[in-house]
Amino acid sequence: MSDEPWLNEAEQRAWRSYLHMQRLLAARLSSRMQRDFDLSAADYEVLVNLSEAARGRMGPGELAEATQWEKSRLSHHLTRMERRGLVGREPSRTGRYPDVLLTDAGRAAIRRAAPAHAGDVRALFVDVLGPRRLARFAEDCRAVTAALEAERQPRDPAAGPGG
Amino acid sequence: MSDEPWLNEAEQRAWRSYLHMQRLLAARLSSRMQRDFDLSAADYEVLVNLSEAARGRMGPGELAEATQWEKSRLSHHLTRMERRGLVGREPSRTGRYPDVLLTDAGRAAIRRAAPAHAGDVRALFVDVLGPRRLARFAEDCRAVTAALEAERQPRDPAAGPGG
DNA sequence: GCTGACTGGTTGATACGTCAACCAGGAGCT
DNA sequence: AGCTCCTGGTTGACGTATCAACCAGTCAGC
Repeated sequence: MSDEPWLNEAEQRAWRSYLHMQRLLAARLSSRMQRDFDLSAADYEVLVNLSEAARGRMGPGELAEATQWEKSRLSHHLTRMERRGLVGREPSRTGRYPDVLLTDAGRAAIRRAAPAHAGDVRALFVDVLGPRRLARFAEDCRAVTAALEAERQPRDPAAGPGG
Repeated sequence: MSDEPWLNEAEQRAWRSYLHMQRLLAARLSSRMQRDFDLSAADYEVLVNLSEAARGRMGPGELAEATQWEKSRLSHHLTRMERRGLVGREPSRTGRYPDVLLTDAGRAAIRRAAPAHAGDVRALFVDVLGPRRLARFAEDCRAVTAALEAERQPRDPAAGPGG
């Protein structure tokens, strides 16, 4: 059935259903956050990670790891957020590069935004599916993720973790 | 259970599984298309829609409807694609605004890219889930989409389409 | 036929993401 | 010590997305 690359009609429909949902959901969540709290999805992610870190600070490397962003993206974004007063940078004892840290304004922003965002995720996604379907859905997502990651790392599966 | 907006641990995990998959999948598909065919996901979408249209041309309005893009996004993007020779614009008999049409280069580009893209979607998504899970998954997506759309249009459901 | 609102499209400003080039500080070698 | 390479971060350029302002036809009401 998969000799040809093409998708049959059912497959096509499924794929488009996913795409459609994904777009609407992302658009809704981010536009709300922007409108109500003046934060982009990217801002939110940085703030969440910092607020979960010990003392609200972490090295750029950890942050890059946590967000899975490219280094240049992170650097640019932190510059912008710093300009807006949401984060700061200051020399760290332990590492060679200055730490990124949450400012008071940044902390206030995430505290304001987080409950609303969680509520949106709940209302638009979690509660729509309900626990059973949600679990199944997440399982499917992990399967796809695994395929993605397997393809990227066609290394020896007997070897240890890559890092 | 949803008195508080917060997500419990299972819900949180599910949501993050989805987010993770979504990001990886989008990144993989678009970076491939960019690398191998010099097309962005946005380019691809425009080209697909045009190539499916009668005579490879449609009015800006139809295209906006088909892609679900903001008018300004569409306008900007068409300007750039026109500059690259992928699409053209020319006055239409039926409509007030010039039609957008596929150029030969645009048609060639989509013909080159489409099989690879379909193959990727199959390999990374369709075949990973298989028909049963795929169908269920799509069903879940439609449920979420419905919730999204219901929330956006809390109008009288007996009334006609809003346009 | 004029006026004013509406619709649909364009434009400019700005934020964002990616790529490639660059730069600084270590680590390893000699 | 001096070289080189490597890693991790920054920068600039450019394509992209969004918002707000603007503009051109069209149509309703007079």
